Formats: sequence, C-alpha cells, structure tokens
Amino acid sequence: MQRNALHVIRSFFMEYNFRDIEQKWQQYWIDNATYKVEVDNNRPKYYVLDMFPYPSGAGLHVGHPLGYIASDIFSRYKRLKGFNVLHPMGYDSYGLPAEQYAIQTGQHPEITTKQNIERYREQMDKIGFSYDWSREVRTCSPDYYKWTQWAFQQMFEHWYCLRADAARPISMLIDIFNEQGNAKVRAAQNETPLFTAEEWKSWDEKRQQEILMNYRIAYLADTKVNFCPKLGCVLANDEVSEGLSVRGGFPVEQCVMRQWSLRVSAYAQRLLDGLDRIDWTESLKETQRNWIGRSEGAEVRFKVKDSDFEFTIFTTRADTMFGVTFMVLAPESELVRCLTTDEQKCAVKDYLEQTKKRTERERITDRQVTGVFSGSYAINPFTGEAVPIWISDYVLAGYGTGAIMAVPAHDSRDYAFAKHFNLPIVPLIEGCDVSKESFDAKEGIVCNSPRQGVTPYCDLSLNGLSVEEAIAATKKYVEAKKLGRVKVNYRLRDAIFSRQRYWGEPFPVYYKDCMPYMIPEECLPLELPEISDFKPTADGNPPLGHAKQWGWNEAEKSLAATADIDNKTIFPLELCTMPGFAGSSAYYLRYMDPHNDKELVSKTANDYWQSVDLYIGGTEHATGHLIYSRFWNKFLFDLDLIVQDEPFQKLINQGMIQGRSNFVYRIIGTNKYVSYNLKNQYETQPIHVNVNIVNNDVLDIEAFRNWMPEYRDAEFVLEDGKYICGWAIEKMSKSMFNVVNPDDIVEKYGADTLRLYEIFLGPLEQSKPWDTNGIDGVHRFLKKLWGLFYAGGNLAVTDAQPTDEELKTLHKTIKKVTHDIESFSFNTAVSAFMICVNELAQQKCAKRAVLEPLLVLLSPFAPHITEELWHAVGNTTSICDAKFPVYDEKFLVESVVKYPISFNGKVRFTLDISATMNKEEIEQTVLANNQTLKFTEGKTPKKVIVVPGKIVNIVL
RNA sequence: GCGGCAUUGGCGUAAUUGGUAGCCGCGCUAGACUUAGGAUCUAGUGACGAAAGUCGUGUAGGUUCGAGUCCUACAUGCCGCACCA
Repeated sequence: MQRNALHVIRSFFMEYNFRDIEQKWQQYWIDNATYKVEVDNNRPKYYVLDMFPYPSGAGLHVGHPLGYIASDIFSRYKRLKGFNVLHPMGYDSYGLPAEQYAIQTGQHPEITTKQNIERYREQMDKIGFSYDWSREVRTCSPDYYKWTQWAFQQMFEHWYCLRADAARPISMLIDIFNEQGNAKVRAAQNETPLFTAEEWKSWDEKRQQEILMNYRIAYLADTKVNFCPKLGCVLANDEVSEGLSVRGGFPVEQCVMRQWSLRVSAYAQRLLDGLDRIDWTESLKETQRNWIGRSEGAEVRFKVKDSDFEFTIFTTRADTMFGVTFMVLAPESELVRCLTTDEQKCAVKDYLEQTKKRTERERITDRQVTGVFSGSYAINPFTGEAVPIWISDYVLAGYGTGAIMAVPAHDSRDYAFAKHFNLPIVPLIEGCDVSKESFDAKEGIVCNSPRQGVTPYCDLSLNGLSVEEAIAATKKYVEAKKLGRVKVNYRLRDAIFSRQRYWGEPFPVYYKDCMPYMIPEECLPLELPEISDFKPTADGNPPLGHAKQWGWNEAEKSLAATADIDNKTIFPLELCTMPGFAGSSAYYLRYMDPHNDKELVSKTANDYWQSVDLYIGGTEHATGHLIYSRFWNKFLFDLDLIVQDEPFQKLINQGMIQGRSNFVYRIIGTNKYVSYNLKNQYETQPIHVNVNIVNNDVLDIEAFRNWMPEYRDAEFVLEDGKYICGWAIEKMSKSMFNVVNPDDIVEKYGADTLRLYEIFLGPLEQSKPWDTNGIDGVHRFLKKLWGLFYAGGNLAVTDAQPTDEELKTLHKTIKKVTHDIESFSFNTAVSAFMICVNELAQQKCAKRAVLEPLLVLLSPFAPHITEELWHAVGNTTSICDAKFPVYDEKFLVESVVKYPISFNGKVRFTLDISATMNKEEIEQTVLANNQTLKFTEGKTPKKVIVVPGKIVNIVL
C-alpha cells in the first residue's frame, strides 16, 4: 500500500515512465504524419529498405527486429542530416506456409495471412519505427500483383539480343524472321533449327508461336525440374538443397515437366559484372559469383568412329586434349540414343533405368562409380585416336553439353572412373605421379602432348609450355582449325517460374490450341479466384483446377465459367501460380510510387528515388531473391522503364540472433532436479526449461512447478538456496523454449531499451546470442539520461554556459557517434553514449547547450525518450526535424599529452608532456626524467623512438 | 575438395587501424542507504603473486624499436559452392 502510494508520487514527479511516453509519442507521430514522405526536388533523397517479412503464424521474436532497428537508426540519422528519406515497409504475403496451413485446417490462406500481417504490424508499431506506412505494399494484394503479372507479360513479349546485350521486343524478332530467317540472330535461346524467311512465312500461327517461344525471356518449355511430391510442387534451384526442399526438408525428384521459366541465364554476365559496382560484402558477392559459376573454356567437336555423327564437349582444360582416354555422356543426354550400338542396347537400357531410380540425393550422398559402355568410339581431333564413349551419371546433362572428354590423369572424377573400369591413364605434366591419384592442379610443364615417338596427327605441340600457356595455345588452335570454339559457360540456370500451387500470383495466360496467350494488359490484374479445396484435383491438376470461374472469353475479354470452356471462344486459363520470388523481385520499385494504377512506377518517382541506397536483410536470400531481383531490375532497365540497372547500392546482412537456452537437470528416473554445480554428483539428464521463468540463470521454482503439469510435484536439490540452471547457445526456436518475444521486452523495459539493447549486443553483421540478462545495463543508461534532466522531481535544465570539460564530453561523443553511425558500428555508439552520460552525471551537467544536442544525437537510437525530453525542454516541433549536431575540433584539443614511456617495447610509466613539444624536445624531456634513469640503469639508449601524440620507446 | 569469414576475461564485446590489450555493459565481490531488495549509490573485478613483478588476444614461427592488428603454416568453429568437366 505504502509502496504503491510512493510509486504514484514518484511518477508524478517525473520518473522515467516509458509506457506513457512511448504511447504518447507514437500517437503524436501518427497524428502529425511525421514519417510521411513525398518527392521533394529541393532535398537530396536517401532510400533505406528492409527486406520485407513473410508474416508467419509465430509472430516476431526478438531476433527479427534487429535489421529493422538498424535501418531505422540510419533512416532517422539521414533525415536529421537533411535528407529526404524513403523508408517503407510491406509484406511478402504469398507463399507456401499459409497454403500448407490451409490444407491442414481448411482455413483460407487469405484469412491467416491477414491475421499474421495484423500481428506483425502490431508488434512492429510497438518498437517505434519511422516507416511511411502509407506506402505499404502486400504482394498478395491485386493492385500490387497487377504489376508482377504485367512484368511477366513484358518478359513474354521480349527476347534477349546478344548483340545489343539487352532485352528487345518480340515484334522486332518477327520482323527479322520475316526478312532473313533466324541465321543471323544472336540470341539467348533454346535450341532452334535454322530457318529462312520463306520457311518462316510459310508456317502457320502455331508453328511460328512455337519458334518464338524458344526466344522469349519468359518461356514455356519442357524442363527438367525439381519436383517435390510432398509439396506437390516444382521448386527452383535455390529452393532445393542437397536433394531436399529448403522449406520442409522433403525429398525432391528430377523429372521433365512443361513449365514457365525466366531466362535469367541470359543475364549471367551482367549479373556478374554488376557485382563490381555495388557495395556489398565480399562474402555475399562471392556467394553470387559461385552461384553464377562462370567458367571459361572451349567447346570441341569429336567425330564418332565409322559414322558421320559428331558431338561437342565442353572443357576448361583444353591443354589436356592429348590425355583423353575415353568420353562420357550424361545418362539423360540425347546423344545416348544416337551413340548406343545394337550390341550394347540392353546394357545401356538397364543402366539408364538403374540411374533413373536413384534420386538426386542418392547420387550426391552415395558417390559410387557407375557407368556403361555405349559401344561407340570417338576420334580425338588432336591425336586421331579412337577412344570409347561411356555413359555415367557423374556427368550432368544440364551443364555444358552433357558430354565430356575424360582425362583421368588430371581430373579426379575421371580418375575414379578409369580405375574402376580399368581404362588407360596418360599423364601430361612433367614429373607428376598419377599412380595413386590424379593431378588436378592447373600448374606444371606440359609433356606427352603429343607423346614422343608417335607420329604427330596435328601440327600442334604443347610440350614444354606451362598449363596456362597450353590452354591458350589450344584454344587458339581450336578456333583457327575450326575444331570448335572458345566458350564461356555459366552454372546459373533459367529460373523455373511455375508452381503447382494456389496461394500465389495467377499467370495472366490462357491457352489456345495448346499455345499460351497473354490476356490483354488492360484486363490486369487477373485476380486469384476463390476455391474451397486447396489440394490438387483428382486428375492431378494444381488447386486452381477447382476454380469455378477459370476460363477466358477472348472476344469479351472477361473471365468465364470453367464449365463453359469450349476452346473456341472460351479458353482455359493457366492453372499454375507464380513462385514466392515473383512478388519480391520489384517491390522496392513499387514503394517509390505505390498507388500508381497506370505504371509500376512513374518516371518522376523513379528519377527522384533512383534505387535503394541501403538495403538491410538476412543472408538467406543471397542466391534467391538477390539474384532474381537484380535480374528483374536489369530487365526493366533494358526496357527503359527505370534509370538504374542495379537495385541495391549498399547491402548489409544483419547477423542472426541466436537463442540462449536454459536447462534443468533431472535425476534420471525421478522428478527431482539438481542445481547446475551439483549435477555431477548424480546421473542426470538435461531438460530445456522456458527461459522466461529463469532470471540470471536462477530458476523461478514456483513458475517452474506451474509451467507444465508434469513439474507440479517437482523436488529440487539447491545450492545456496537457489536453483542454478545450465545454459547453451542454440537457434531461437519454440522447441528449445528459448524464444523471447519483443512485446514482453517492450512491456517490461520499453521500446527504447529494446532498440538500444538489440544493437548493443554486438556488431550488426555478426551472429550473437540474445541474453535478456544484460538488458538492465541499457535500461539504467536511459534512466541516468532522464536523471540529467530531472532532479528532485523537477526539470533542472539551465541556460548556463557549459564548461570546457562538459563541451569536450559532448563534442567527443558527437564525433564518435557520427563516425560510428556512418560505419554501421551501432554497438560502439551506444557505448559512447553511456560514457557520455556517465561523464555528464559526474560533472552534474544540466545545461541546455549540452543536453539538447545530445538528445538529437541519441534520437535515432531512442526516439521516444528523446522526443519527450526534447519537448520537456521547450521545443514544440518533433525532434525528427531537428538538425544533427556537428562536432567542433576546438573543444577536443589537449594541451598536455599522457605519453606511455616504454623500454624495449614494454610500457613502464606515463609522462605528461606538453602537446606543443616537438620530437627532440620530447626525447630530451623523457631522457632527463628521473623515472627514465631508473630503467636505463646508467646505460646509453641505443635508440629512442618518439611518435608524437602516441608513444615513446627507448631501446636499450 | 574449393572459396570466404572468424577465434580476445566467467559472458556479450572494445581497441583511434602497427603504438599503454580488456573501453562499455552483464555477472561476480565488498561496502553504503534500507523493515526489505531482483531498487539506488560507492569501490573492486584477465591470470599467478603478500608485494615488486611476471605472464597474457586459438597454436607455432616470422617481420618490426613496437604485433590482438601485418606475413607463413597449423588447429578449431561458422557460412557459401560442390560429380559444374
């Protein structure tokens, strides 16, 4: 009772009451539209973007907001520096989890998605972000996905011209075909036979459409895909890892299906080159380079012995032409059919069936050497020798030409194969030993090329050259003699764009005579229809097969009943939907102009905002989203729709926040629990305990008993009257009972404390564990700051002139914090604030001239408390519109420097020396000093090193 | 296997970029105020040592007047790619 009364009186006398303060200013910011931004040509722009979240059912845990807090600090900082800051947020709200949930519960994904978004919003709002919510986008909303569909149609209507190195309209391609056929067209394309203008003109609509399909950037083709039966769905390469789906971890099979794909591979070189012009971490760029997988090499044609047939292989080791002892085809290669002889037909058939049964996962994990001889031989164009052509699954159909020349001496995979099937091995590097393993390194001097004593078959000798020289010489020879060509290969494949799923963007496509046609642009968006059953249809079609209104009336340009599809006036619509990455590929452009119903983004808005200056998000999108959106952006750039060809200038990956789990130790077979330091005296088993009922590793025993029924009668073996828990750093997850909810932290300590603590934990980019135990430190800091303003319950700020000491404290903080924000070292900035407030408290400084700039400096980090104090000292406009203070060097200069004096590198004492002294004066002062004489012991120093302002080292 | 990053007190981390290692915070110890303390304040807190001092930034070398920082090798951990010819 007494305590309550005291509390009331105290808060009346202005204690730091974060709950009231934070609520009050959050409302003020809404009421005053503080965070609304518009194009303003009088101010420089700055665009700060967070990777928008997929709103999952679990809500945010304390790890999620880290990146948002960092971007918010930087946004607020830039605004105080005079920039017009675009800082939007939205939701990546199409995707698998909501649909899986729908299948399990019958709950429509739209409903769960809406609920999850509301929950996310509620949680984010409590943290005090400076988002302009009027610009919110949701990928599942029709006025947004209209532009996803529109972009897809543009990709359908364009092809990739290798001469222009850019996307060009299909209409242009048709003109070329009409005039000269396709012989001179250089395009990123699927395999297409040559044809003349006459042939082209003679073909009917369908045949022409089929040809054009080979050139389109969004194209429909039979593709070898990753199919996940458990998800009932095809997945892109980045959605599969080691033969398992990234989401769910279900097995993935390879099969051929007719699918939409995006010709991302056409952009491979530009995606690679672009990396050199953007400010991303080296590791992320490296990941992208790996994923793009550029390799320079040569394609060489091999004739088949006793046949007119020939085929092409790709190699990066052209220097090893003279060591080829066999050839290998991928089992899926078309060549297998052509090159298998009658005698080998059965054996080959058996082998193909056997490999087909093996899943990709088996092929990866269990690398046994398998293969079969095709019966044919190939003629090495450099030696004239005939070498056997084998078939093996260690060669991939999708890379290069699906066929290789095997050089067992210098390739470990070929080596394993040769050993297994007892094929010859010819070493080509002087002095290399290939009796036990192959010599794969690209170094050494080439020999045996050609072998001594053998009559040369061609006029090329590589003997005596280095590997590097030999590769170059061979490439030159291949080109000159027209044996093949120099070729660059990329690992990056086209992105499969169809998903046999409901909860995604519908394709704005209908089918006439089995060929796809785009529904007219003015009819977009094609809205996702309602369905009641989210599973595939009985005949194996995607869930959209259940839709009642899923036909297209071509003449009336309108939706029609599925039942009325007659393939004359009413045609079937595409049943697949787009994948998750579709909606996230251009959302950063839409934020620039989110309500425009005429264009994805207006020229005016795009000219002003350009591209994202700072992008913050997790590293898990390194090969998916960050490749696709760069591709998407470059495509739109080719069409002259946007002005920048790289979407994200600077990118920072925030580190993962791990969980800190707590354990209790149960004596095996009992309901008795032993405190941490006594556990070794018993046979115990560690059990995860909810971290929210543990404080500083001390278990709240009552809460533990109430946590779960099985612990109601738990007994304890205590130490010093307490139960101490063990701990471990693990992923933050429900099952480990280590999830900490930001709402709880905000409730207990306030949003400003949460914000400060999240970034105080350590460097932004580093993974680090969340440990609520440390949070008191930053909370205390805010209370101390509050205490500078209020003494004895009254506002104590004066207009007195600050002392030099106080100004020094302020200005060194301004200097450090400014530098730290610019270099995204927020944790050290918080530390600088703490030092500053500690010093000001020591100095009993309550002077406006010091405290006001400090508030502005701190406001990006702790916007609520600073806004409150800002108004308390008499300001009437938001602190968001203040000016960021600039430090003045004159307050920082020292008249005396404390020099560490070291002998042979070991510091022995310090000496105060005037800052104006030069090297010689310092040296003399130090050498004359009594303490120095003690350490020199009468010896004459060999050398004295004086670094002005830093250190003195005396070498004896 | 290839590539990238990291390794500092009991814990999270800091170090002006080659110049006094351990700032700031947690935790811990002692004390003050208090009926009380999971409040507040004060002092201490890398290891060994009574002290002087010695040792100390994953390990072993090297460069330097001087190395947590640069170089070489190794170990451990994390991440990416991986039968890509």
